[in-house]
Amino acid sequence: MSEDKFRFLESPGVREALDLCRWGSGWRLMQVFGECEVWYEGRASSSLGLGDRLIVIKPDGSLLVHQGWGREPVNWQPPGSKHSFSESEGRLKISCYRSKPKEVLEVHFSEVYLVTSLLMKDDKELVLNGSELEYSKWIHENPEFIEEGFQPIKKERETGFGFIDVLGKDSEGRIVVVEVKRRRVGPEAASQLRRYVNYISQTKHHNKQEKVRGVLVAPSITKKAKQQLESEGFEFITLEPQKEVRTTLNDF
Amino acid sequence: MSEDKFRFLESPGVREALDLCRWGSGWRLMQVFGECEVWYEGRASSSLGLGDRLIVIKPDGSLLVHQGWGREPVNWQPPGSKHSFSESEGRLKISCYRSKPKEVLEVHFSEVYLVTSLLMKDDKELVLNGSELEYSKWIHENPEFIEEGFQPIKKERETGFGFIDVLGKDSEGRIVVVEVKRRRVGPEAASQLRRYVNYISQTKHHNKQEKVRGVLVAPSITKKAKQQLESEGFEFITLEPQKEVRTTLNDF
DNA sequence: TACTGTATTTCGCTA
DNA sequence: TAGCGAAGTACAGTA
Repeated sequence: MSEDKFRFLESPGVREALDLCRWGSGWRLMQVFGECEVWYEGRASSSLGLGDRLIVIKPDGSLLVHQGWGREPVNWQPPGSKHSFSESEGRLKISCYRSKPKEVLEVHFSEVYLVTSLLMKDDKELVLNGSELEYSKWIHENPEFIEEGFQPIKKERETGFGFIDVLGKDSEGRIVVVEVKRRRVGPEAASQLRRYVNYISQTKHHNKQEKVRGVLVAPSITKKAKQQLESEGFEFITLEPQKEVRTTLNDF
Repeated sequence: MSEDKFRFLESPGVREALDLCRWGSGWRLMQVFGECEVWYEGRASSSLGLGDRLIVIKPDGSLLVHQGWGREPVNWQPPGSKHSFSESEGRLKISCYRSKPKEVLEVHFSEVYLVTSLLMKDDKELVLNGSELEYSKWIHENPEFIEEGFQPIKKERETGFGFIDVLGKDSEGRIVVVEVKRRRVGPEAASQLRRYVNYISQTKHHNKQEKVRGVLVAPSITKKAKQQLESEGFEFITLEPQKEVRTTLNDF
């Protein structure tokens, strides 16, 4: 009986709307479609004048305020937030609170068109392929892609300073820091590589005489980033994005 | 007649669902709640097994696939995407395509519980306060906050290289690059500051003899970032976050 | 259109 | 819990 997949109210009175919201809140996904104003105060502050919006409240506490455009909610509250439904001057009011950081969001409805309550059964999680981690793993398994004689140093990604995608030695025994990016890279990637190379140069694995090499691997690179990279004496290797990089991540 | 605020279908057949989706698509916000599988292929690739999901398709082409938890959609397609609704083996199928970059998303329903069509009238845009830009403007207007005698260089934020929050001169005429952050900063902020200082050092406004100063302004800073900052010879200034930074952005 | 930097980023992982 | 960096980041602004 209470396990129906959905319930809804068309143009409900405030009392009805409140009842359904309070009944479903915390275990069902609730939606309120109506004309409303929205205020937010916390890490920043914002206000949004009267207009039609779709409010989504998930069982985990997430709250989304969607306008009719854009991928992003115009306002939101992350998972773990607490919300309450109340009547204020004959209008439905939704308040949403979060303690760390302290944030408050309020939605005041001038009109409620539709309230929906959905029961969502879902035990599946997304399987994502082609992430940066997979590219790194692929290079570990195909070190010749970097160059003839390149040898990754096993289990050395974590330096206590940051995560170097691939650390290895070239055929002449020089340390090589490899930074892998899945997408076209800009100047920040060159800076990141420099930080890693500097760190490696100043710490372990270093014969003070020898220069540590830095290699950036990505599908492409912007002009500015290329300049910066070359001025640092680092190298760029093109990685075709369509290259088959489909591996399992379990043992990496 | 066709201007009703909402329409919906409860547990519709594929044909009914298709009709409503095609009717509302492109001008109304469409929602399909049902049990489905989702596949994505594009910048990466992913698959999501059978489960209850809420699909939202906005008039601008955005498509969101929401599970019952999390702020983020588990899958999505950005504004500008094209979508089509079809029947495949007696099931509702939603396809969503984007050309640049080339991305495809498909949703196959094993069951459709509820289809909703919403008409959203909304001409309001969010008014956001307390952004980083406002902090920068505040420093422009209150240069003494940096130090006695500090003078911003008017209209010099844009250097052709990047956007420096505040560029100025100290009482001794040295160039000062100020980077402002609204939140606690980590190492990446120090790196960013270094990039700016390097750039300024190597280009205009520079008396080659003099060192360009770098100042990071933020509510607080992590330990690693502090170390990095000091090793670069840069400075940190604490900006109380509760400081009243409420300015208009019109003439900045 | 491409590039750059911000974000109420969110999210996940690690110390 | 804080710190750190990735993300199919999205988004806005500028050249």
